[in-house]
Amino acid sequence: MRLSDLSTRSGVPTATIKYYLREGLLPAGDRVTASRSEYTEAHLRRLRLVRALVQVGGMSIAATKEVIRAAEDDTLDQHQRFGAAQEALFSGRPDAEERPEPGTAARAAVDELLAETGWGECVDQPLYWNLVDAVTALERLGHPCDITRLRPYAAAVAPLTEYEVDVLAGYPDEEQLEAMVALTVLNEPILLALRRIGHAEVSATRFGSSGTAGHPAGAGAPNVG
Amino acid sequence: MRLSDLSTRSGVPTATIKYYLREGLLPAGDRVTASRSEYTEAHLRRLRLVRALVQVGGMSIAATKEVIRAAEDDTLDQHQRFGAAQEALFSGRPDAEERPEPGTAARAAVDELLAETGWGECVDQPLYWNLVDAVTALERLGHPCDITRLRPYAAAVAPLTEYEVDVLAGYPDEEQLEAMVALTVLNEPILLALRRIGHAEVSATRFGSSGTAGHPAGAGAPNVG
DNA sequence: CTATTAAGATAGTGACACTATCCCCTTGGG
DNA sequence: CCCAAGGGGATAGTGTCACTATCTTAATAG
Repeated sequence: MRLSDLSTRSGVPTATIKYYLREGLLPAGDRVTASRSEYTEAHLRRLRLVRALVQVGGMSIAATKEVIRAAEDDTLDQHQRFGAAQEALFSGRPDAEERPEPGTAARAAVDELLAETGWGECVDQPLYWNLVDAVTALERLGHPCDITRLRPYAAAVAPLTEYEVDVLAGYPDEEQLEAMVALTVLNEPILLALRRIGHAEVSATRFGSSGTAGHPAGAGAPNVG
Repeated sequence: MRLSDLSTRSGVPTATIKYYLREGLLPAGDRVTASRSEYTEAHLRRLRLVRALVQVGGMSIAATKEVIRAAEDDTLDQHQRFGAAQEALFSGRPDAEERPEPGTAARAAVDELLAETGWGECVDQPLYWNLVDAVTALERLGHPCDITRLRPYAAAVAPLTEYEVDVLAGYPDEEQLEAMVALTVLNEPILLALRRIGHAEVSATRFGSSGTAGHPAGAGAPNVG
């Protein structure tokens, strides 16, 4: 398969594929002659993964590259690659400068929640700080987030993560890493979209639904009926 | 309060505040003299909201502006503003060109899920297409998403949305709009962070947790102890 | 031996979120 | 009055990001 074939079959412009090759998101093809390279189905598969992560998952090129590199690192064994890829999935997130002290209301609430859920191991990881940042932002806006406000989120997510790990365990070993990356990233928009759809629908049915209705109904689902 | 005070109390550089003023994210202050304007606590509050939406929530300036404009539109009543703001919250999402036909596996699965959950009203809205896009991407990568794969996500989210609408209903009327915006956007990172923490913790406890452990354990929670 | 296309390298593009600069006006003192 | 300091507003510039267009060289096609 030539580069142009990769482009045709994936729908990605050749210039973009060249860019991905340059950035190391896609391994080089077999250079048959000085002016022709041969690509395989594996390249196509990788290209589709990269595209999905970037376009649907909203990941940055840099973060995607980290994930790819971790997944391909031959000096690591399977679990190490797995962990490295998982770590790399968050590297695209912003890193705030302020790290609230352990005494803060935000940190107290988060720590309490994690302890209660049995997820205390993540303290000091980027994800933990994501959580603290979001809770801190809410508090600054006058929406205090104590544990009772937070608990429903953990309660919603806990069974889901069990399920997702089950799904992942159902893949053959050699597919697990790629599946983990794809499922971690691409299920995010599904979760978020369902949540917002839920908001619209729940508030519509809650506060009258016909015509000029209750609170967030009318325009919450416009152009529908 | 002068612009520089706004800057000091919010931590946002004056140049950035000026930018937000220009973009209409922040209403102009009372021009006391030709070279001095007076800002209020309301400006500070708005500024903090904008900052949180942009920095923590990852919203674009354009989308944020849409939300602000909707929330301030005096030609609309409260419910209309509510709906308009809710709509504007999604305007930042990408719009794909391909719209899969109703027969597609992705659309079939999504439609079935929404029908089952009782959320059939959202078809053809941006959110619906977000959902379809994500499911389509997963299928293209060889991860078919039939309704049994999707159902746990709806199941996780449905009670959460009920709870969140309850929380919102607890606010006084005049605060509901701003609260809805803040909670919709800023709870997203909380949900996502908890999900990923859950992945790490669940897989760690599932596949051995000490030292060089099972699948995603060891490096999934590194530098911990 | 030319013409067409391919691959690779280099530089440019447009969007985005700021940010630095310039200018004027006020404020305050002699 | 003048001059200097500093805030406020308008304008243009900066850095980043994800591409994208162009140019160069090379090899098949007739």
